[in-house]
Amino acid sequence: MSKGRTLTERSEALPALAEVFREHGFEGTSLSLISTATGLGKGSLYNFFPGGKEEMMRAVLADIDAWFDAAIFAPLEQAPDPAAAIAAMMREVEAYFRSGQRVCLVGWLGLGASRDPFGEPVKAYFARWIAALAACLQGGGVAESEATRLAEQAVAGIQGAIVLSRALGDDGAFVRLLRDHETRLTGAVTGRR
Amino acid sequence: MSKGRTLTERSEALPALAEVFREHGFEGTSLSLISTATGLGKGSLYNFFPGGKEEMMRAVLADIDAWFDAAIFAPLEQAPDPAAAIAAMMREVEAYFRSGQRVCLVGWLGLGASRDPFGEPVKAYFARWIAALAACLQGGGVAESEATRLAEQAVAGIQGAIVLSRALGDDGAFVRLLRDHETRLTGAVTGRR
DNA sequence: GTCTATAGATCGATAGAC
DNA sequence: GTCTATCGATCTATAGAC
Repeated sequence: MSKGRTLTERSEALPALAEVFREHGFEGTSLSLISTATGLGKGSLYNFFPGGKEEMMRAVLADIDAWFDAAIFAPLEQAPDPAAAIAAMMREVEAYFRSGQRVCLVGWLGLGASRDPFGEPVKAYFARWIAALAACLQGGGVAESEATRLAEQAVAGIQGAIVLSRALGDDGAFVRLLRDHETRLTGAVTGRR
Repeated sequence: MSKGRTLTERSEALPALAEVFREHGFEGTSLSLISTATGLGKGSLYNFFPGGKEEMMRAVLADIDAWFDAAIFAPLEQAPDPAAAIAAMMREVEAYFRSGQRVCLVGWLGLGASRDPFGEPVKAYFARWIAALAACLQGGGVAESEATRLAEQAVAGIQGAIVLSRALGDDGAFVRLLRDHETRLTGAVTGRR
């Protein structure tokens, strides 16, 4: 608004910032790592993020949430064709997590004691994902309680697929597991039961 | 052997050690946290673990692996009654992970760049779990390829259940998801398909 | 607005008294 | 074998030159 250039650059640093956090976690990411990854000196970093590392992570979380909102959540909620929306979600998820070799930063954050400052956005992310997927399933004729249950299984399954495929170093496992969940979900909406 | 007391105390420190690592992760766990949790000074810690933090984590991983071997993997592999063995596994898992509020340290380690020194034990843990569960399913008459696939889904599902229930702060979700996997697995061995 | 320099705290690890 | 004291490195964050 007033200057117009500062905000642009701050948001331009977010992808690199997110990637460092994904590789090293919150505790494992140092400001020197961030400085190298973003190409910004500490002075610039604290100019963009006066709250330091915690504000950087908060900005990254908001950025991730905005991306998922546009690419995953909203399309699910407004899906005219539930089965197609589910297939589209799985395609987006597979690409986003790079077949499981890219970590889910939000899920990771929830694991440690460092989640305390971020507990609310972490919880909101997963609650929203489950609600959006359940809404899509209901749109496909699935009863509410079963829709929520299926959505919970799929969202948890995706997180587990990331953990497992990373641990095994096997991105094939991620793709296989995603396909299984897609089959189970689309099977429910086409009323195959 | 020679002294007989040192080794005992080292292994006695492992549970507290494991718990700190589970709460803070590898990077987030400092030696002062370890000292507080174990009640041992740094001198004693480096006497037990000359390799420092990395050796401590390695010892914890070996301890975890030994526990799972005895309580989960071996019973699965030698199960006379596959369905009962699966039910028993789920009971052990639910108790061990405290209904999902206790993190899986092995899965966590696989996420970050800090996994590099521990990549091999992490991979072995999951490969062994999947193999043991698949062997149990095959003992129940499930074909090899399907058994491996089901085992992969269940092990990934457990990891995902931990991530999700921690993020939501909802241990009910963990128990629900575990039940779903139990039903799917026991359904396969009783030949209900 | 971006850099370098540096403060102050804490890190992992070691040394030496006992 | 366990403690305290302390090393040098690195951490987050700040200050001040430009």
